[in-house]
Amino acid sequence: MLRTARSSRKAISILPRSFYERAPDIVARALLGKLVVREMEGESLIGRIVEVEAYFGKEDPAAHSYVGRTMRNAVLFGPPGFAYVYFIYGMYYCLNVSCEPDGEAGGVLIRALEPIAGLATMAKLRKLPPNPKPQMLTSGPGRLCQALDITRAAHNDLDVTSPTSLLRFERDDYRVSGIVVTPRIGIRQAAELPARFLIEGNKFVSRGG
DNA sequence: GGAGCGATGTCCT
DNA sequence: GGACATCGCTCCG
Repeated sequence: MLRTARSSRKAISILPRSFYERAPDIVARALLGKLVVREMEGESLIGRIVEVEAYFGKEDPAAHSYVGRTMRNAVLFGPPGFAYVYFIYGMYYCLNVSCEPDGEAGGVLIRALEPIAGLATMAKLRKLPPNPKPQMLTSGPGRLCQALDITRAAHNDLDVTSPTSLLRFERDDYRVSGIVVTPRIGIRQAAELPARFLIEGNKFVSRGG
């Protein structure tokens, strides 16, 4: 086997729970450029976060937590740094992470990733032909859950700060150059609030890059 | 490339 | 019973 010149490995570390123990819009901004790591059997599927939305607690009519604590949204009221996965429109899952201290509701919706590793597996999971345009893999909240095989049954309430978790959020030395703020997408309540954050000029945002 | 729309399950009222 | 933090397909330009 050829010995290749291997550059120094990028420093990767898990985001600590304190990272999430803040207001959702602060966490949302900070999550841009971070990595979502999904451990499959023998393979890591990795994507970089390029688009997110903040959902606030009981004051936000568009948030699932607006109605108060229920069975469905309990994770949002729990401690920070846990995955909140819900099923929408009869077909798709959406991935969020809980924010704010235990007892306070809040979360960030992951809307789009730039695929980094495991693209062939992602294409299979998305039921796309081989070598699709990479934008088709993870640009959109429903798409990225399909590409990473994220479901409510398997991943809701998982601790994304645990080194042994099947779903983790990590950081490397990537730097975000610029951030664009817009209203949130696909909601009717509080639709004017600027709470969607995306990396400026990135080709993998779900729309309006 | 953009608007319109149907497919589909789960939760809350 | 209705709303829903979507997607991918039509049609039309």
